Amino acid sequence: MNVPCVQCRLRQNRYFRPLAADELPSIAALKSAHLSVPAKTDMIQAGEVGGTLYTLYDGWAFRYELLPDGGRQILDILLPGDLIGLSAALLGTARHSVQTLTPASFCVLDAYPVADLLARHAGLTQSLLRRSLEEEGRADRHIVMLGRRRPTERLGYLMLETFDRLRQRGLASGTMCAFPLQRRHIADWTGLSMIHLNRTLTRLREDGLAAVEDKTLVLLDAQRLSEVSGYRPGGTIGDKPLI
Amino acid sequence: MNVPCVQCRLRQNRYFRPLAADELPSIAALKSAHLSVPAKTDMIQAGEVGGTLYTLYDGWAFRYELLPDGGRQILDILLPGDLIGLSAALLGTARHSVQTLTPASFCVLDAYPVADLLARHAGLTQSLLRRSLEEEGRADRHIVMLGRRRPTERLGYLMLETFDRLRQRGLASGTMCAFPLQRRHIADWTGLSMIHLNRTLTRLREDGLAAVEDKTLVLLDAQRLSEVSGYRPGGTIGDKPLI
DNA sequence: CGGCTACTTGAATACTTTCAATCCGCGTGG
DNA sequence: CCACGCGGATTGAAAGTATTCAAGTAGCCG
Repeated sequence: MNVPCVQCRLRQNRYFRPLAADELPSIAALKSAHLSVPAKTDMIQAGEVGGTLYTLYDGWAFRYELLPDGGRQILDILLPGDLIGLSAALLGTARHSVQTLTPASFCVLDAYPVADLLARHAGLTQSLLRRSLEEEGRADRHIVMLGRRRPTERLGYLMLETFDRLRQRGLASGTMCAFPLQRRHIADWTGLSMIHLNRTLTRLREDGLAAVEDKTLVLLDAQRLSEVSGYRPGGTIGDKPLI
Repeated sequence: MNVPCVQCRLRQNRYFRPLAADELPSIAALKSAHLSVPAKTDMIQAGEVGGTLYTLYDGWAFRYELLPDGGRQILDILLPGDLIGLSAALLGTARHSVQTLTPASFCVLDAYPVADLLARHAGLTQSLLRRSLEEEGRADRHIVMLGRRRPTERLGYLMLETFDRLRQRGLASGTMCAFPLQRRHIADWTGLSMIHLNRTLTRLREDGLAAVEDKTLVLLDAQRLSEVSGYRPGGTIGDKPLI
């Protein structure tokens, strides 16, 4: 199931940056394949040299790092439209691994001509820079959550942020959304042990704030949850580059 | 004490990216002043709109975020050569605050023409993108430290990373370096209470790994410390853009 | 029906924080 | 010169939070 860039489903979403006239052909030329993989597939291994560039077209994935003792820290949740492996392509080495969470499909891009693409399209490069700064902002808030906030707050934050990111992409509305993360993943994002995460989840549910069941997130009281967790929606619309 | 860009002390360091012939005049045109401030000065307040762009020329500073309950999380330590406020300039709003740690001086850059500068110099923009990706990598490792590692490891990591960043800039060598962070700051980077941080510092010193005294960091056994904390030196040489 | 994976729960242990004091170096003003 | 106040550093004890270890339950799929 190959999807040509011209009829890309994602690009219709106004969340993504509209392309300049001369950019689409350049980008389309980069796409070398469309790849479908099952859940729990490792797309990128930490330490890999060179590496391919992917756009997540459909499904969920996550970036993570493994520890010597077998532990894992999830760095970010990846949703449709996210670019994967840019730092590997530009800096030379992958610093983290990426694994699918659901069956997923990717646009496979030739990493080699990317530097050339950036040199020719200054607007696109700036746009990528903005996106990178925005992601740095997300990472900063993750740091705040892990360094200075209690488990309920961390958890509420993860839920609200993920919901919001889905909504921006037109993948959620109302009060529910898909949430294919298992307990283990949530624990590894929030930096908690699974057992303690469980208690915290139970608390959120009993307090009528939010619940995860059956791979679905239900925001029972988004207002109160955002007060508890200090989540403020951020993110620009219309400037997210989609390659 | 104004420093013209042509005779910038920092630029001589091979850690920074050499400029293309036509870039220096464009950059020099951006610099509108040289500013000296005392320690503990807030340069940027979270939430500020627009905002100026600075290059830290001399001294130390840090990026941080305040919590409703009065807590603080330090996101990053800023060293000479670091660019401050790029995300504010490009995205419109400052997401975090910046405060000096020592008396410091800054190059003040006009933020408004920056977008123009980037449009004209594609190489510079790419370089900034690389730098941003590299910083994202640093943020990722900070996340791992806070989410999944013990206090001694976090602390050792902060010490080694900071030492390394100084060394790359030619500001440290051998086994000692300046370290103007107080206990409060170290606690706010590592996500610990000050009291527990103290015990941890004591432990590191008693174990003969490292010690902070008199605003100086002494690496007593860098080898063993890096084993304990899992620090691996990273960072590219020669591609760090200095604006 | 196993065997597997995900999820839950209990109890003991380990780790961190909070609260309350104390100590120390330094600059000020008597 | 010295008492005083101040901010930073340090310590002890008690309270609270989170993890580990050890079972045990539920659902799914061969």
